[in-house]
Amino acid sequence: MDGRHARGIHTRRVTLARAVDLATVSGLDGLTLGGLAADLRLSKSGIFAHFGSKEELQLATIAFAEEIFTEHVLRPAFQMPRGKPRLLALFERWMAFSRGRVFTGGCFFSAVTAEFDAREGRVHDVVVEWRQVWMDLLQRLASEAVEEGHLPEDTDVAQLAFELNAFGRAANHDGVLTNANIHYDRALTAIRARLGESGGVSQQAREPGVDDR
Amino acid sequence: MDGRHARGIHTRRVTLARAVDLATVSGLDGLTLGGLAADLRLSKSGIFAHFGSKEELQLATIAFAEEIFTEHVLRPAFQMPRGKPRLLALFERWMAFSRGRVFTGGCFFSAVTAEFDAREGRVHDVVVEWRQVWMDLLQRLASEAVEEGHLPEDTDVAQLAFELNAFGRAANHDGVLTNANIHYDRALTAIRARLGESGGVSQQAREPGVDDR
DNA sequence: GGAGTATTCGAACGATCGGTCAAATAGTGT
DNA sequence: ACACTATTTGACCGATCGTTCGAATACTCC
Repeated sequence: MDGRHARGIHTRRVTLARAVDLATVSGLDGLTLGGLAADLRLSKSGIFAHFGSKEELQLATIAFAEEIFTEHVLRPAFQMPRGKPRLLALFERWMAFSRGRVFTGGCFFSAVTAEFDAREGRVHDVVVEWRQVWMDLLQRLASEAVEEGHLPEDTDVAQLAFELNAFGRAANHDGVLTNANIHYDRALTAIRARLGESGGVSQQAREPGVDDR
Repeated sequence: MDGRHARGIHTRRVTLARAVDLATVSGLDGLTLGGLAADLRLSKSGIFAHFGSKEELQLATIAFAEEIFTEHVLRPAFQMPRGKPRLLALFERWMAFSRGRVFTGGCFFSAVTAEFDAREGRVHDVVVEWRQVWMDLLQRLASEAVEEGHLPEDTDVAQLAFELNAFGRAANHDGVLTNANIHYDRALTAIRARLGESGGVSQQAREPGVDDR
């Protein structure tokens, strides 16, 4: 009744899934209608018809990546108790997400924010918006950890969010660049230390993926 | 006598200078012979003749960026005394380099390592090499700081280098993405804290550039 | 100043880019 | 089964990509 057939919806999802993965390797700008079409054994115009322009394809790809990120990282983390456990779980899930190569090129947003940081246009604007939502989330979880008494009262949550995010992104980039997993361990070590955890390596969330090095 | 004329050398340098700057905005892959030529009011084939292929242009651009980075960041930092002062100065210079927009899109290497982390080929390999040299340098300066007694004997210098580098790269990306300077301050705050500096904001190295926010 | 070479240019190549459009096909609702 | 529409296709557009090449220009050295 809404003018959409099941076939079209499926094709769109398959296309976006491939687009997200390709974008983590070649960049969101490196996406090409022709390449995507050849990869999926569809016609270029068939794919084009779903989005109407390359920019719309890029924006739809970002939205699709958000869904997957939410499913793999945010939703599981929010099943942990409010406060430090939830904050820590968020980063453990994030690192597992990148390490497990859910996307070939690691974390989609780490790649795309770096790609579009200095550009202009709608894609850049959406990326800036997403970053703000992400940083607000980190800051909120940090604040909740303070409220729960898991972190000192005088914690600068904005500063803390910056530092934790820095560790996560560095691990993602270095992990993909060198194809080694030690960077993820370094990030989690730094994150736990910054959150005042003294213990050793805890039970880590893991995605199946490349071997450790 | 070596078969090179002054005119050609100058053109090559001017071309590479523009290429480095463009690459920090549109990426090293976003560089185009035609765009570069139009920008410099030269012919496309004239520019091409200097490099022989786009890949060689990309590699030459990386080498040129190294020179500039060395001049603006490494050389000044090495004028500071061995140990913590030199290590700290390296990051202060790096942040001033990005903040001052010596290149329109901030730090060249932060952008390029993110762009090529998941790709293959000679450019990727050179980027990986560069990253290793950079991380080795950070680790060496940290080790010297330990030797000088400026850092605890049991410091994990590899872990320290990872964390400091993470702060710097995050500041660069966030600074360019949001066009705000607070991220550079956050990075320097984090770096000084991690190095055990308790004091307030010291005399910072600054490049002329965008206003603070 | 003239020989010789380094540099630059302009025209052109095939390939691919994002995008358009009319026609063919597949799916839905009655 | 039929009408209607969503989907997909293939041929094609102008622009631009990296690259080639022969000719014109600018420089250096004797």
